Amino acid sequence: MAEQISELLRKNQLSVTDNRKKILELFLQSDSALAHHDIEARTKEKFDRVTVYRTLQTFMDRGIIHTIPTADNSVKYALCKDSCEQGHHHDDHVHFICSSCGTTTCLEEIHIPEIKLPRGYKTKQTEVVISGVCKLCS
Amino acid sequence: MAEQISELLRKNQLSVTDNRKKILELFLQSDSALAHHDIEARTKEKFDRVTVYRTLQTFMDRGIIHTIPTADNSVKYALCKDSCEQGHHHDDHVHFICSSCGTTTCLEEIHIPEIKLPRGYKTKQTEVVISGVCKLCS
DNA sequence: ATATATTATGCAACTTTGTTGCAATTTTAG
DNA sequence: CTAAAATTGCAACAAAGTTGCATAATATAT
Ligand SMILES: [Mn+2]
Ligand SMILES: [Mn+2]
Ligand SMILES: [Zn+2]
Ligand SMILES: [Zn+2]
Repeated sequence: MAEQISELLRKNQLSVTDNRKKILELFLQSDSALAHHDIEARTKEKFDRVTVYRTLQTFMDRGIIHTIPTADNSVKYALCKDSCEQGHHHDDHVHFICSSCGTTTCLEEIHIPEIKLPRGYKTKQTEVVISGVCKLCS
Repeated sequence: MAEQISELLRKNQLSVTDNRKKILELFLQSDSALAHHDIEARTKEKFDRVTVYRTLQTFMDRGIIHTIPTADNSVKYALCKDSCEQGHHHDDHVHFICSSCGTTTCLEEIHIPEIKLPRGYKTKQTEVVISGVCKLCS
């Protein structure tokens, strides 16, 4: 996996640093989305808080991760698919938040439907976030 | 309008206070959703920051307002329709965020489609947030 | 209308979250 | 290996959100 991670960083024209490798590793190991807080907690002995902020921002810019909006002021992050590139994300999948275990997951296989808006509105991106009870909790 | 506002508070078993009246007035006057920050800015000479937090929480609890999730850690609030009640919101409409003027609006007339999830997942609520260019900006 | 009980508010003190500039360190490229 | 470029940690802030408690406002019952 170490090589896979360095590869991904180089592919995105980023210096390969301990911090970036560690954060990418966290994302690759996790099957659910991570909040800034989660990442900070799992790396705080090694890396500064500010570095985590900057790394997440950098990964966003390069299209390595995407955000998942939530209704409680706690943005989550998850890995993008290969098709995402600088500034242009193509994560057209639904996100699910389990109200029982709290995890947020990308449902890659569930595509976002097209929604027709009133005259004059132009759609750039559509986000669908479904809350309920997940597979494991039900 | 003053009477309409007091009425709404009483209907929800809330004391009629200056603070609550003022915040409800802001929502009724605005045709777009408001962030906590917006409300604080428009009331800060009169009311304490903490009171605004508590009032928004109370209005949420009673089903007077609902939140609109965004991908940038800035939850917005908007008035609910009459059908919403304590703990049970029925705002099954799409939300729109204009990337030009920044406003967030409820598209009451656009209903949220049903999305079929994989086996085992149970849907409680579906949120759809579309970003793009609004009617006025295009 | 007045007194009493209930609820809401403001304030202070605090915690958490996010930002910026800059010097020191690490990484990359030659 | 060296020099240039980029990343990091630190300090110092700023902004956002929380909690306990005394005071003030509102509602309820005489
Ligand atoms: Mn996703
Ligand atoms: Mn709405
Ligand atoms: Zn779950
Ligand atoms: Zn607009």
